[in-house]
Amino acid sequence: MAKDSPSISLTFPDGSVRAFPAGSTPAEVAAAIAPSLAKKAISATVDGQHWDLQWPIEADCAIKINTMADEAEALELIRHDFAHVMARAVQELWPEVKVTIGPVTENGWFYDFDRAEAFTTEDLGAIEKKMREIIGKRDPVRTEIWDRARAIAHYVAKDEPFKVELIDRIPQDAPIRMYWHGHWQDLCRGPHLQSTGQLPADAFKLMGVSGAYWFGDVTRPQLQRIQGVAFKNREDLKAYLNMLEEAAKRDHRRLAKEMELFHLQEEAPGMVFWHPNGWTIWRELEAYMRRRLRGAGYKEIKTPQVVDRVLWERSGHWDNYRENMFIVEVDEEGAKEKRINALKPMNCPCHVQVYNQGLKSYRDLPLRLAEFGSCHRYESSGSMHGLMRVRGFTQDDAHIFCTEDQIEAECAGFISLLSSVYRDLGFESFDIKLSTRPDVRIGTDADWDRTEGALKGAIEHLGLAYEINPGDGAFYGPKLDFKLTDAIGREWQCGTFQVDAQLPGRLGAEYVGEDGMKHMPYMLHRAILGSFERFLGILIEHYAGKLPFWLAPRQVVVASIVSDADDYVAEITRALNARGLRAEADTRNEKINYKVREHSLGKVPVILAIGQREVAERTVSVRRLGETRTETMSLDAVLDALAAEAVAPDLR
RNA sequence: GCUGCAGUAGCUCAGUGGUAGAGCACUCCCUUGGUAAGGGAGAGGUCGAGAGUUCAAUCCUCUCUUGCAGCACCA
Repeated sequence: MAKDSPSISLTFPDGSVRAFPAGSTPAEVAAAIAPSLAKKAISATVDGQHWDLQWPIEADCAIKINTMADEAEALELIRHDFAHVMARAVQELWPEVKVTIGPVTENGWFYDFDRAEAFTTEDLGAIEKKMREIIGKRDPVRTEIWDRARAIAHYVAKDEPFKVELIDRIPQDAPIRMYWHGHWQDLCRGPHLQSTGQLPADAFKLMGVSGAYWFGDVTRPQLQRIQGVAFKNREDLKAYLNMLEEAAKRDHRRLAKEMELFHLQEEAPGMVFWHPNGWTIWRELEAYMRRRLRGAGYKEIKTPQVVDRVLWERSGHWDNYRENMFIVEVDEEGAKEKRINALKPMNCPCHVQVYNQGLKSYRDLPLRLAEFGSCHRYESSGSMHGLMRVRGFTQDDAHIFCTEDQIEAECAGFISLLSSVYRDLGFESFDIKLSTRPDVRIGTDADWDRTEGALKGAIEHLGLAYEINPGDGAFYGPKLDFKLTDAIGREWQCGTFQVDAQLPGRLGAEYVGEDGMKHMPYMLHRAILGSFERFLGILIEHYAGKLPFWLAPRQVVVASIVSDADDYVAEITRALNARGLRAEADTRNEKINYKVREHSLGKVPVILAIGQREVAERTVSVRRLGETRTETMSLDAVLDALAAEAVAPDLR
């Protein structure tokens, strides 16, 4: 530390303030605090910015020294350093390979390479091995800021054309940072760890290779992307790999076959053929949602599937989404021009048509129009995935027409409905994201202040936490996204609440205000489940097929043990069905072991086994899914118990 | 849509330049068995679609199509 350096004051998390010479690095700061901290340190947080231990600090700031105990920072560094170590390993194995970029992803990182031959699975093994070697060398990481021209000359000389292009993309006022992991060097904005030895060599795994274009540009040659996952320690990696295995086991496409829920076939890609079992779940869920919406003051409507293009032109969809719409033409005899229709890709324009029938008064607002709206979108072939992304889907859609003053109350009402629905369906927690005004938008700043304020106010009134996605709103209004967490920790965005100050105007929606003048209502687009198809996929995976009793497609199977019990089995089955339960008899010529196995695999929640003893005593033997113990009950008691259990959560 | 891989019995999958096989499921028979697969027999396939090469194609080549993984996309 130079004596004559001007001094800066650093504020530590505990509130203490200490003076350091300007230009001190966090590494020096850590060393001044304690040698042990200097050793454990991985990075710093300087005024909220993730800061490399080697970057000098020039001004007063708040500083925090990070160690591996700081989860978020540690994971970012680990994954980023793994990206570099992997790139180094690849270039050590195949020096001719060109490097491009290697960012951190949700659970790890990827690095895109330019190489003529395809990487194979064996190559991945070799790369992993080389990476462990590199980590074992514990090479220090060092960084320098280079002059732009020097950096370009360097990469031209090294024949790394992508890096040259990358430097060109760095803004003129931004520093060009070079990093070295041992002898291997890369252009990188950092920060990084102190040494490769800080990487957990047993907590990463290369997950595969795929194609990727340079900056996603299809006109450029394709690169090979190697993806890896990395965690702080072996246990976390194992937990993640277990989660993947668990996810594969509960894959709804696989369960759909085992449980006979639905199928898809070539003639209708992305459109679902629902089987009796799957459709039963759908109908239960729909009936539940219908009750909830009705209770929340919605009116249910139904609007056409096939609508003339002129409406889509007016709504603006024709211009923006035409290539994603299914077009329907009819050969009309004698018509000069063929009428061109589209299968509706969304319900909102149709809902405005319903709103527009008859003059609306401010007294009619808020008007909540709901529809289980069947929509079609021509999704690109590669994006379809079981029920999760389909071309024909049904939304639990509704539009609330209201005044600006009503937005906050409607938003609050919506969120409480949504949270109650999620809880009923077995999802305990969800996250809220508020997307605010984008750069390109309609309306004044004052308009946005009020609508964003209304959404914030609603969330805060309910005492809920939320995150802000600045600038991510639609050009016509702010929105909320709701993400729920499933049984194995995956997040799914299902609910949405969107303020629209544009469509009502485009489609001429009006109401007569207290002042006797016509005004444009706001339109709130909102959904709780999103699409039934996708939500059912999520539900199936969340429960691993073991749906709660009220949703289970086959709730009870009555299985005979001996054929002398067949009559009694039929009687029990009739009695169950008479009580509104979904029960089937299984009097096949098979042993009870066989029947129990089959129906257990089919995820039937309750098996009633009936042998001679039960016939004689008019009892049933109850076996619950997932349990091996059985319970003998009288027929009447079972009927009452199961009927009570089958009541949907909102009716209890 | 892009890149890679795949499409063989209802399902899961093996296989071959000379028109095909297993296990489970299905049908029938034996068995009446007490809580996760009792035994036997039988039936079942235009080997995703089309074109080409060949004496001969399920197999080789091309095109299309669908699915899978990843990317891009998702009003």
